[in-house]
Amino acid sequence: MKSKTYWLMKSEPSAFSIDDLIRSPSQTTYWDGVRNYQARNFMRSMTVGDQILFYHSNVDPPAVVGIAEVVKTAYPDSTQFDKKDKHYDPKSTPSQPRWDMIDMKYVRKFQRPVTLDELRKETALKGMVLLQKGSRLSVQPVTSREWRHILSLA
DNA sequence: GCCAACGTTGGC
DNA sequence: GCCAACGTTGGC
Repeated sequence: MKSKTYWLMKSEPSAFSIDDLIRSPSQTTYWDGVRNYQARNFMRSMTVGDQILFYHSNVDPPAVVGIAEVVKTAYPDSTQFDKKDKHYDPKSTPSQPRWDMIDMKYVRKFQRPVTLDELRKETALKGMVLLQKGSRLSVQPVTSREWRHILSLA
């Protein structure tokens, strides 16, 4: 049995917010559109039950807003085959898919968002991937220590 | 809207 | 294998 693993996933709320997740059927959604190999590889290493910090990017203020959990491990992202989709990838074929998605289910929304600004002030979080200069990875690992610290802030 | 940082592509 | 050009991300 493996121990719990923690992640952080970014979403622009104008595209998909935590409230959209709450309103989704069974409060569950598939997470498509990841087109970065490192992010994809992290998704592939997710297992059912892994916990995810839901982060709102490209808004004022950027913030961690709640928690979701993995309910289905990586499987091919169908949008890569769809010519009309924004995330269509002509180099991808159903027999050789390049991109995966996972399913996640809503767990809870924080009573208040924990802003990027607040996170930066925490010495204990200095090592967080999110806080590294130029970091724009949309799927990233979070240590259990970082996880606990962020929950205590929330 | 700007632009720095980053990842990917493709010519060579 | 190098690297310039390009497209994207995401804070500000």
